[in-house]
Amino acid sequence: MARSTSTQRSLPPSDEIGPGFESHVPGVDYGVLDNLVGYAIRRAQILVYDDFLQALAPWDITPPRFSALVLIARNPGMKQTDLAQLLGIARSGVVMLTDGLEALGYVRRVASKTDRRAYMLELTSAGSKALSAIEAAVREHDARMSSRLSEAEKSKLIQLLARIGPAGEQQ
Amino acid sequence: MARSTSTQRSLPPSDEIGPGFESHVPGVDYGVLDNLVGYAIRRAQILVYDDFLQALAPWDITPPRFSALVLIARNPGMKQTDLAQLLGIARSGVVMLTDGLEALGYVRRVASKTDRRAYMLELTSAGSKALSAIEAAVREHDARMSSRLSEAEKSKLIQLLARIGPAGEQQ
DNA sequence: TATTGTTATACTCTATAACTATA
DNA sequence: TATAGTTATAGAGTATAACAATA
Repeated sequence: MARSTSTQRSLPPSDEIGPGFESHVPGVDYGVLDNLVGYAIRRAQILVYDDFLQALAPWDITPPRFSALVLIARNPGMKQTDLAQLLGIARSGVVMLTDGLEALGYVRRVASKTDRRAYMLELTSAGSKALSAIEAAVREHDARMSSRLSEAEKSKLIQLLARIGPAGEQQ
Repeated sequence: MARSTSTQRSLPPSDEIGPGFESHVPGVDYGVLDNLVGYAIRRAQILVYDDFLQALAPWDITPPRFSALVLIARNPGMKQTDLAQLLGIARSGVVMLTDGLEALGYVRRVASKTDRRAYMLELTSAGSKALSAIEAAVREHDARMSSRLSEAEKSKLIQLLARIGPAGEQQ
């Protein structure tokens, strides 16, 4: 392709890194990548993650933090170990995640009455209030990312993605 | 929900972390997460990434390494800067990526004849040979991850994912 | 004995910034 | 003056292992 001099694309506005990620640069041969579900997911994920971070920056919320907030809100009283399992991360990771959400004033550790080793997680009233705004921002972000899809296509996409996974699992 | 004692699910076989990530634990309320395209993508990505790593471990190949290999194979003569742009990472990242692939004997840096600052990337014959096996393994992995989808659904999914992205881009 | 939360540690990934040699 | 590759450094994110308190 010899893009060296000819196809030289407009370079990044900031130093080093450009608009993040162009999912499909014209004139480039992506070979098998274009036929892989995994690569399509990866591509989309990079774009979504980047936009999420920007959109939720005012609340200092990352995807894992958002997932944790929603899960705690909808399932109050979970132990940290429970959350670790739901998020698929180690318990030590939940400690730091919880520390962060506690520092933001969104989450509270409540001593369990049945197990003195454990803490039950719940939202503070500030966290509950913040989550409303945060959820709205996330919905807006999500709508923007799928704005080229109809509602039907969006549902279809979610449904198809839910069936992705190694051979004998879920469903 | 009070899963503390009652709903206590079978715990990880290894210490700390379980089978990775259960995308949807029954009895748990995922709230808005179930309606977000972004979360569906994130879920799928975690499962795919994990399986990819296991499947490609024999070749010591990660998703970024695989993408790089394919792009170099199909577009020989790219500069490292070109690859950085395609992958959406910093130039310094490509240096290490290339170092790794060079150490594996798969990629070669060839001095450009037109620009003495630049190197053109290309596969070695060993890299070319290895890529055949690697591609086969990746295809197998990808087929396993989407084994619950028909060919038509798989195509549809790839097509829908390609349309994900912030408002005014691609397509 | 096993589990909960915690800490300490390390490892990976990647960005930033500065440097050099070219252009 | 700008760009290619490189290096050094630092910051996330997350895993592992060990520990005290409790079960």
